[in-house]
Formats: sequence, structure tokens, C-alpha cells
Amino acid sequence: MTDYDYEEIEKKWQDYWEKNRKYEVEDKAENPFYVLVMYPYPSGRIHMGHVRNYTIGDAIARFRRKQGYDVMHPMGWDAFGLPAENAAIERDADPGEWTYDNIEEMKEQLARLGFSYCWEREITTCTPEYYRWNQKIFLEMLQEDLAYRDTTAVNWCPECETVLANEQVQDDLCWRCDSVVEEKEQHGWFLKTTAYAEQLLEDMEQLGGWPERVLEMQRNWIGRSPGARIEFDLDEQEEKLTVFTTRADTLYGATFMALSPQHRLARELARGTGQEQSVERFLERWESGEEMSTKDGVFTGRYAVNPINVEEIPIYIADYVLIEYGTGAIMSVPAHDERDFEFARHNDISIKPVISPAGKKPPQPLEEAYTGEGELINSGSHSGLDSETARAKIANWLEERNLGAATVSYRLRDWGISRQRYWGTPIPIIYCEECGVVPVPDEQLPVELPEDVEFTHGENILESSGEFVETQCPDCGRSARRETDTMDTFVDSSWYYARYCSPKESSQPFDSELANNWVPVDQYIGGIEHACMHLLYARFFHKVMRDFGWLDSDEPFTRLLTQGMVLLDGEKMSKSKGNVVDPEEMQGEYGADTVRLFTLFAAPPEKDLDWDEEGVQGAHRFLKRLWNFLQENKEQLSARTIKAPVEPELSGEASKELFRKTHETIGRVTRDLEQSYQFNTAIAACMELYNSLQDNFTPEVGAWSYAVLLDLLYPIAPHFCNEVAELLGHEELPGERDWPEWSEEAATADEIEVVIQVNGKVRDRISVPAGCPKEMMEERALESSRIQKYLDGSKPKKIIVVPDKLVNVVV
RNA sequence: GCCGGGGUGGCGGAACCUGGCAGACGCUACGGACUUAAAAUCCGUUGGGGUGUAAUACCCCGUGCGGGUUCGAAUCCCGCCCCCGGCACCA
Repeated sequence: MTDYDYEEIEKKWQDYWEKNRKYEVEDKAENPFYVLVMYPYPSGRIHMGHVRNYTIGDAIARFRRKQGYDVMHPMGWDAFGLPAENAAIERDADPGEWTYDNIEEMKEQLARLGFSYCWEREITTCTPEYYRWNQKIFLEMLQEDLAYRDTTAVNWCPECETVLANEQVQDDLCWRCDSVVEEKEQHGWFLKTTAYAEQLLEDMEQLGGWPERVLEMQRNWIGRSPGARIEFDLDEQEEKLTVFTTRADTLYGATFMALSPQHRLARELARGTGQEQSVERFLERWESGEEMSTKDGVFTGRYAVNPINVEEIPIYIADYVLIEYGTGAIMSVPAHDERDFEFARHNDISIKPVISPAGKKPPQPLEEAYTGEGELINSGSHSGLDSETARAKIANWLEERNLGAATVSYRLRDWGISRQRYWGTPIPIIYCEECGVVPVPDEQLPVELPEDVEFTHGENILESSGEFVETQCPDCGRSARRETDTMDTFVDSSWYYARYCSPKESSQPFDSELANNWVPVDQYIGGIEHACMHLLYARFFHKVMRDFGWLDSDEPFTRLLTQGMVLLDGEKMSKSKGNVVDPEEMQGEYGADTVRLFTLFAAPPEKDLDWDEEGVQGAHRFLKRLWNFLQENKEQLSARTIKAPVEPELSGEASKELFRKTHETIGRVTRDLEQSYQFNTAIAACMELYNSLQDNFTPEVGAWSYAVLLDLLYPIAPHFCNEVAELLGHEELPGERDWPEWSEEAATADEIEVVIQVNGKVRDRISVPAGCPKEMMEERALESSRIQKYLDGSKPKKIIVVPDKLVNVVV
């Protein structure tokens, strides 16, 4: 009897897969299935989060292959980014070399875990062959007015020394390093994600295969809010004041206006009103960062005219008005908005109720704002309307007079992609004193990263390259300067899934025909932390590329699985806490198949998984038991070809039960994997089958049943299953043969144990033939002596019979 | 505050969609076998309480809390509590 030598076995099959190029797939597959896992940043070491992510992906890929699909399961590297550059600054390393070395190392680690990638499709985003297409796409967007340059307040991460997009700031902290983000005025390039806000929302209808949680997060992030834009005339001024409101129905109740302290008219309005000093004092307090509340504000000395009733209302500057939402100015209706109410009370501004809650009169004086809907009062010709109708009518009324219009406001901002860092895609723009902003012409792409740079903190490294910065204007030929910012690395990952379909394409980002054959990705797998970053950007890119005519589909990822985190003792693993479990160590100690098995068994994929070494040992024990079972029953299990037994030919209870259990298990595992990738329950079913195999082993069913078990476990523990099948002399290995078939009928027992209840409580169990008629079940139930006892000679009130399940006797 | 997800043994989790034996499967713990001994392995017990026996057995309670629907509720409905996540002076 030989021991289960996972080390040797795993090495052997990994070599076999590599040598025979088992996981390559044709560009034009007949039966395509695209499984994609979020590619890693090549930090040099894989961690448990990667292992979990890639194990799920690999099991899905192997399962679908066995189902007969042509599976594309590619892998690549999110190879631009800060760590390489920091290594260059701190250790004088070459960022490219550092990155490529890491890639080599991680590739080996992935291979040791037995992942079945199409390595010939590998992409590395820091190569000019890849990033030149970032540049191309950017220029196309520029042409279509989807990219623009602007100077605004941006998020600055002092640690990363770069600007961040709004999505990359979480609770005022940098998503990557958790530093507090600062506000800074800076120029930069933006992509018009807002132009697609509506589609990004609408097309969620097509994303039935996404977790509701992620869709909800994106919905919140986009923050659609339908309302109206309304223009207010200013007294003695040419300018108008534009506001956004969701409550145009309360327009008659607007008794003041409020501007954000950052509004461009904030200072200007006060000029010549005698309020200059108060305004100036307030703004200085505000600018110094003083803590303020809803009550804080100052009168500008000016008035605006409410367009609907021509009333003059005072204009204030108020701390509670945000510059970044709507127009940075609001019409204030204290009777119907809590904040406006508080401000009005504190600053002695009149409060005028214009909405009355269903059938009631608003109390006088008003104790609090009524923010609900109702019937319009004090609203001139619009009085008597309900809120909803009034909103439409008033918007119409304004539009006819050119004073406003119905509009939709979004929380989503355009995506700022400029990064003041070296290790990224150069933005292909040239600044010429004569011609202004000039795009780099196609034939000059790629704009490559220069090597004559000095790696230092504190400044944009690209600036230090004379060779790079100094250039000629493509239009006029005079000397000009290149843009020295690089692109956000999320640009790379926004379209990489399409590049995998034609990774070596050299005349365009990807071959549309090939991409349309694979895209959208059938199953995408990754962490939920990308819900409002990568997953939103990729959806945006996909729609843009569709509108360029490059893709047919509306969405990049049909189904999305967001796997949970890997924890240790309920805590996130981190180097600083020193509670990191090293995948390599685990794989060395128990083998890749065990690590894979445990990872998939310990929790459903979308939940967090607490790493538990005793659980790992349990998984290892299961494989060893299967191995030993083979060793002990080798002769009876051996077979060249696997033939499913036919039920009528079976003799004996054990054979029949094992036959039934095997069919049942195939059904359960197939459903678990196909519908929701619930590997944990699928594995539990396999363990049950093994338990039954031990209890009910017979030569006539055993060999087949054991072979089926290998098929079912193959996606999870591929080395093990192949090895065992080979030892048994199977002509075709689990990795090559089809997913087993089953029938519902064969999975159903001839005799079924049904429960007999009295008043809903189980009192007895009897065995009846499957499909037993109701009358017979009822009769048999009443015959039971235990039931008789409860009946106590009296007649049952009612009897409920559920075929093949139970009889409930009501007394 | 608004929205989404969740609450089941000592632990991870199953059954929830589609009402019908709660606790599958695994881990831990305990007891036993094997061993000079230990590890490994194997067998048994493992929600709480009780009755009973050599033993098979039997009864009551139990899925966050309170109500409802139903012959029957972890599952469906209503109200509440708690936890996790997203958004948040968003006009």
C-alpha cells in the first residue's frame, strides 16, 4: 500500500498539463465559455485572497470544460502601479525589472496550485504593446468629447503623491494606503462617466447575474435624482442664479436663497451692499476650516426674484450648501426642508407653508418642516394640485418661459484619470505654445516611458526626463512639452477582458470579431471592494467601446461572483498585524488539492472565510481516506472503461442504495455548481457519497460510483482525481471525460420513509413504496400503534397527506 | 436618516427560493479500539432538559424578540431588537 504523496502527484500532473498545452483554446471557439478572475497586481507573492479567488475561478473553468464548453480562462498582470515605482525610489530598482521578476515568481506559485490558465493569452499592462492601446482609446475618447482637461478641486493623497478619482476616496481615506486625502486645486484629464450615468443605471436590468449588493452600491454611487433646474433673476445684476431642486412643487415657498461658500458669486454678490465685511469675515472663518453647523451663514445684502411669484427673497451664504452637488446654490423652502427650516429659524427668515399634508392644515406656527408630499396651498394658480402633478406643471411653466426645466442630477462625477506618477501609461498629449493642447498622432503611438529619469520623492518623476518632456508639436513643428501625468491604472483594467481575446493584436486594441465571440464574460470573479471602482469603470468603457462600434454587447460581465475575504481568527490578514497565513507554506504542507478543497468547503464563496488549520487537516483527511479506500479495494475498483450500471440488473439492497445515492449526488453537485457555484454544499454531497460508498460497497456498483466521485471532485482536486483514475487503469481521465449524467428517477428510492404526525408533531415513521397513493398512506398511518395511542379510540378530525413526504393526523 | 444583506449547536455552515423529520457535511471536544507509548488511523457520542433501560426507546423545549396565517413555520406576513455593508447637510 502506497501513501498519498501529493507532492509528487501534483508535480506530475502540472508538468503533464503544461507539456500538452491542455488549457489553450481556439480564438474562434464553437461553444465558448469565458471565465475570468480579476488579475493581480504583481507584488511578488500571492496571498490567501488570491488563492481563494483563483481557486473558485479554476474550479468553475474545469467544471465547464467537463460540461463540454470551450473555456477561455486567461491570466495577466495589473503591472502598472505604485509599489514598483517606490521600489525604484527606495532601493534603486528598475521598476520594469522589479515587476517582471515578480511576475515570474507569482507565475510559478500559481502553477503550483494547479490553476488551468490559457497562458499563451497572458497580458502584462506595463508593456508598450498593451498600454499603447490605452493611449489609443484615450485619443478616441478625446475625439468623441468623452475626455477633457479641466482645473478643479481634486483629491490629493500625500502618501501616494498623486491625485485620486472620487471612487478611490473612501471615508476621506485613500483606498490604497488609508492616508487622509486632501483637497487641492489642480488641472487634470477627465473621462465623461457622467455622460453614461443613465445607461449605467438602466442596463443594470441586464445584470441579473450580479449580486444585488453590488448593484445597490453602484446605484447609490451614481445617485440619480430627478428634479428641476430653476433660474432666479438677481436684483440690479445681469447674472442669474441657477439652482437644482427635487421639490419644484415647493417653489412658492422659497423664502431665501443659499450659496455654498465656494460658489463663484459668494464674494461678488456682497459688493456694494454694505455687507462686504460680514461676508468677508464669514468666508475667512469658513476657509480656516472652522467647524460649522447648519445654522451658520451670512446675508449677502442681495436679493433674488422668485420666478413664479416675483417675490424678492434674500440671498445668504450658508455652510450647509455643498459646492459639489447640483449647482452649488439652492432655493430654500424652510417650511418643507429640515435644514432650510433650521437655518431660517436661526436667521429670522420667514417661513411659508405651501404643501398641506393630506386633508390637514399646517399648524401655525410651524414647529418643524413638513417634508412629505401633499396638496399645494398658497401657490397661486397651482394651488390645489398634488405634489407630483405640481412638479411637472411647474417645470413646464418654467420651461415655457425659459426660466428652467425638468432635469436629472447625479452624484457621480467624471472620472479623473491623471496621476502624477511615473509607472503608468503616459497620457498622449503635447502642449504647444502656438497650437495649445495637441493630441499625439496615431503614428507616433505608443508614447513610451523614458528611462533617463531620476527616481525621487516629491515631484513628478517624468518631469526629470529631458528626452521625454522636450518634443515637437505635431501640428506646427515648434518645440513643445509633453504631458507628464500618467493614467490611472484602472484604465488598464477597464478593457483587459476584451484584449485577452486577441492578446497579440498589433493594429488595434483588440479584434472585434474575436472579442464578440467571447465577450461578455460569462463568469467574472473578484473582490467586492471594486464594486464602485473597477466594476463601474469597466462598465463605462464597455459602453463607450460599443458606441465606437468595437463591441456588440451592452455589458462586459454577465455573471459576477464577489468572493468574501480570507480571515484569521475573525480578523483581516495583514502584515502589520502579523497574522498572515502563507499559501506556499500551506501548499507545501498539505498539497494544492487540500488547500483548494478546504478553501471551497469552509464557506460559501461570497461569504468571508475564516482560515482554520484544523479544517485544512480535515480536508486533507478526506483525500487520504479516498486514497486509502482505493488502496484497499484496488482490484474491485479497477476498470478500463466506466460503465454506469442499469438498475433492474442490480441485486441486493446495498447495490441499489449506492446506485441511488450516486445518481442523487450527481444531481446535487450539478445543481450546486451550475446555479450558484455553491462548492461547499457540493463537497458535502461528495463526502456523503463517500460515506455511502463505504457502507454500501458492492463490486457491481462500486467501481462506477467511485469513478463518478472522481469526476465530481475533479474541478476541486484535479491532480488527485487524475492520479487515482490513472492508478485504476481508466482509459479516459476525469480531466478529459464528460461530466457524468444522472436521472431523477434513478435518484429516487423505491421505498420511502414518510413521517406520521399528530397535530403537526412527528410521532412515527413508516416505509411506503415511492409514489404510494394517498389513500394507502392514510390507511397505513392509522394502522400505526403509536398513532392509535394518540387517537385514543376517537376519530381524527382531519388527515393531511403529502405524497412521498408525510401524513398529518389532526385530532 | 435612507438603502441593501444577515441573525440557526462549542465553531464553520446545511435546510429558506418552492412551508412538511431542524442541525446535512466538516471541525472541535469527550469516550473507546490499535500501540510498550505517542502520533496517525479506525469506531462511538456530541443543541438543551427530562423519563427509562442491560439495551432498543420515549417525552418536553429549541432557529434574535413579539404577534399573525396554516393541519403544520427556521422557511410566508406584520411589528420590534441587534449585527455587517453602502450612501449621507445630495437640496
